Amino acid sequence: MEIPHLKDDPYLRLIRPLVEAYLAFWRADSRHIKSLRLTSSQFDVIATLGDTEGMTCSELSVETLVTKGTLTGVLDRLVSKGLIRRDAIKGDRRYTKISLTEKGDALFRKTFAAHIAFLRPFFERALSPKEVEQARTLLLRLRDSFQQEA
Amino acid sequence: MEIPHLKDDPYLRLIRPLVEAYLAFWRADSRHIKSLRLTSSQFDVIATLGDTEGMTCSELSVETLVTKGTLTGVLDRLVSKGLIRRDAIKGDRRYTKISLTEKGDALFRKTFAAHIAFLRPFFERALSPKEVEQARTLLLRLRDSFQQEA
DNA sequence: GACCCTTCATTCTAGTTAGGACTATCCTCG
DNA sequence: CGAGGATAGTCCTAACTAGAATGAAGGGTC
Repeated sequence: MEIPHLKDDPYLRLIRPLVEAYLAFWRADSRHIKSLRLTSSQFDVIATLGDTEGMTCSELSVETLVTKGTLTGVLDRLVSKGLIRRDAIKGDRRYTKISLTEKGDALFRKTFAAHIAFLRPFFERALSPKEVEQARTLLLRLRDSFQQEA
Repeated sequence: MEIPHLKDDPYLRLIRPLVEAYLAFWRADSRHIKSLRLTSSQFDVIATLGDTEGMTCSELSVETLVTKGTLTGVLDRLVSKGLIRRDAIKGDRRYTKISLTEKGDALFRKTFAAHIAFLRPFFERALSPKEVEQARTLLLRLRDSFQQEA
C-alpha cells in the first residue's frame, strides 16, 4: 500500500487522506470488533448472515469482503466457535448452505446494534448530514473511476 | 472489515462508499505494483527509501504503512532480492540503517514516476480539482475524528 | 449417453497483518 | 558506578490475503 509523498500534485494529494481516513476508520472498527473476540472477517460474515435464511459460500464472498479462498478458513473457525453451521443442500451437492446457529444469532442480536452505535458518533462529530452526502458522492465517483478499465 | 447494510442511516451510509472507494483504489494500485514483481508493502518501502540517505526500521515503520513487527519480514525479502541493504550504525549498536542498493535505486527511478503516472488519470477523470479539495477536507476531518479517543 | 463448459467449495503457496514477547543496547538519575 | 527505564530490531502466533489449482458436481448439446 504505497503512498507517494507528493504534497503538491493537485490530484495525488488526495491519496493520503483517502488511505488515512479509511485506515483510521478500519482501526476503530476492528478494535471494537476485537472486544467481541472476533476478527473483522468473522464479524463481517456474522453480520451478513444475520436476518437471512443462510447463504452459499459464493454468495457470502460477494456480500462480504472475504474472497472465496479465504472464506473456507474463516468459516472453519466460526464453526469451531459454534456460531455458524454448514448444511448440504438437496438437489445440488456442490452447494453448502451457511447459516447462523442459535448461538450465532444470539451474538448477532447482541452485538450488531451495539457496533453500529459505536461507529455513528465518529461520523456525527466529523461531518454534517450535508457533508456526508457530498463525501458520498465524491467517493462513489472515485470508486467507479477505479473500477473502470484503466 | 464489516459493512452494515444500512442504506438509510444518514451517517452510516458513508461507510460503504468509503470502504469501496478505498478498496477500488487499492486494487488498481496493487495490480500495477504486482507487474513489478513486488508486493504493495515492498513497493511502499522502496518508494519511501527513494531519494533518502537511508532510514532506521522505526523511521520506516512510521513513514510507511508497515508495522515494525511486519517490517522485518518485508525487509528480509527485499534484501534477498538485492534491492536494499542493512548496515550497522556506529555509535549505537541498536540501530540498523536501511538503504537502497544500486539495483534498488535503479528500480525506484524506473518505476516510481511510472506508477504515479498510472494513478493520476483515475483521479483526473473522477473529480475536478475543486472536488479533490472538497474530498480532501472531508476525509481529513473523518480521519481526525476516528483518531481521537472514542 | 458422451463431451464440453461452468460452477462450487476447498486446498495450496507466498506474503502480510497486528500485537505481544524478547534480547540487546543505551540513557538517566541517584 | 549501578539500577531502572526506554528504545531498537527481531521473533512468534493466529489469522487473513490474493490468486491459482484442484476435484467434484451439474447443465447443455449433439
